[in-house]
Amino acid sequence: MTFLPPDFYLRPTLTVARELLGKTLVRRLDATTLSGRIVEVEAYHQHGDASCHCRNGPTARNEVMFRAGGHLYVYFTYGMHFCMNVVTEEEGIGAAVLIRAIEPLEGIEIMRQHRKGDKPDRGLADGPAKLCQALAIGREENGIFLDGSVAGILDAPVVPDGELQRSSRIGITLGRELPWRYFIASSPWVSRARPSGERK
DNA sequence: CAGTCGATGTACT
DNA sequence: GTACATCGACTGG
Repeated sequence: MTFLPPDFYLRPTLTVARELLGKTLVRRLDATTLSGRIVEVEAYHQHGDASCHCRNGPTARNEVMFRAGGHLYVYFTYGMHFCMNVVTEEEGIGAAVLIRAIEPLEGIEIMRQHRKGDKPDRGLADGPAKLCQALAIGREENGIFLDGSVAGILDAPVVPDGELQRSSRIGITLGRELPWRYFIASSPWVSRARPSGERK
């Protein structure tokens, strides 16, 4: 198995976000492997992005985002949820791509157990906190490098432009004018078609 | 279907 | 104190 090399992540954040669509996110847990196809992402950047955790410079929480591309930034929010991001660009730049939804591929029954309940497959990982729950990603995984030992991403052909859609990012107030959410238009596995309140 | 709202911990003002 | 890159349960149409 060949995981994406560091060079993949050491590029402009929007490029990495765009190219992460269609790739396979892999999570190794003991003897089992969980995986899914990335169908929805959002970019965040220290500069020019009022909603980025790094907008005011380094802090204890966002330190991982300033590391070199290829690390995993996991943060805790709303008192109960984790979200995972792929760090991008060179060390010293605070930028990352939030993984918002995957299409479950391997280990679906394990994901269902992690999600506690008898959820339909579509509800297993169609949201940033749901996907972390399904893949058992939490505090422990913050700061790991995506070399495949704990988690990693496998290459896959780039999704053609015609299958892509962009929108403003979900659940933020500042920076909602930036069209930094990318998703696969026809995929039934995305969290939603468009941000709520946004019209067709 | 869409919209509203409470849960619940923590980083930061 | 307040806001929060969310979710699930609930309401009304």
